[in-house]
Amino acid sequence: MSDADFDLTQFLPYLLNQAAEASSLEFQKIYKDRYGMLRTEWRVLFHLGLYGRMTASEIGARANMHKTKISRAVQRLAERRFVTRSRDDADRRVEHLALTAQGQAAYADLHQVAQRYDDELTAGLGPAERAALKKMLVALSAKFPAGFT
Amino acid sequence: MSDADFDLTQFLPYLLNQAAEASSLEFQKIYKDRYGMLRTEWRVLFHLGLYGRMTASEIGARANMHKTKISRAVQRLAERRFVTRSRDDADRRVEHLALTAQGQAAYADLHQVAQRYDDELTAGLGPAERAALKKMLVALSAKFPAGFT
DNA sequence: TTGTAATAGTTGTTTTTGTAACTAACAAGC
DNA sequence: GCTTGTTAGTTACAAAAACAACTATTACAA
Repeated sequence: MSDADFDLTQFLPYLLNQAAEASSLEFQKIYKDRYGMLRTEWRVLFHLGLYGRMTASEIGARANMHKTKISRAVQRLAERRFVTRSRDDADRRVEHLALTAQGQAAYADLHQVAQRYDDELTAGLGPAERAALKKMLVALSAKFPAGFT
Repeated sequence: MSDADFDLTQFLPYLLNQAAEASSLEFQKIYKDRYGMLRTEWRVLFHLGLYGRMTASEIGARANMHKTKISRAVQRLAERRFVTRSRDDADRRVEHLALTAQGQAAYADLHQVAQRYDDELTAGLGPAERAALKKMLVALSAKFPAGFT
């Protein structure tokens, strides 16, 4: 029944999922408890916090997130007054999103948590290893060129 | 608006999620198209294929999967005649799961695909890097000791 | 025994996600 | 002007996941 040399726990997609899930838990607890946010929502929040005002499509392209996810995340974030939406005058299909003061505050808080948390997660690694790990992960993410519409 | 030294795309939970999602896509396509399976289902299948007959709880403990997920995965796998369930005589709460011939065949096929796919994913890395990557991922997965019930 | 707690697994209900179809606005060709 | 095609974003419906409550069985202690 067992196979010569295949170890499920070494299968990269499996391993990545496990690591992703495990490493997201603690952070999730925080954005959920403090702000009632979902994963899609903190991501949108972070994009706006980091890169400033942008449109849903731009966020989608950067985050590799489907537009319906973003639409719903923005809706909830707007309801809770974390972001504002404003129509573009030139092209009235597009909507510019930006953080409110409250959104900025939440972002500042979570951003700081994230940074600390990231340090904590990679505490066991030397700087070189840490960089190597992230580089490999970026490469893996890029391998499949985001076939999203 | 932008922050001195925080890069979202370098935030480990984010990065891991991106990599996990990206690297799962191709494999997902295969188990879905060929066998109509969900992620939970191929995982159960692999556990049985790899470790032989075992119970739902054992799978849950190993795979860090909630019991309801497993219950439903097993249900579907049993309906489609990939696994059989048999009650334990000594303790009639527990059920032993095992692959049918059909289940074995599916496992053999997918197992081989997985192996190839894993090689492909890590093709750009040397053996040492590959090992280091996996080791770090295992460590990250283990960091949070599976608070599941 | 019998009463309480624990364990294996299932079922029901609610959230979230995925997928596809849709509206509204623009663009370009004719 | 009118088609036809494209893009931004939303909405509706189906699939999947999360969470909580449940049944059945065993364990164990008074």
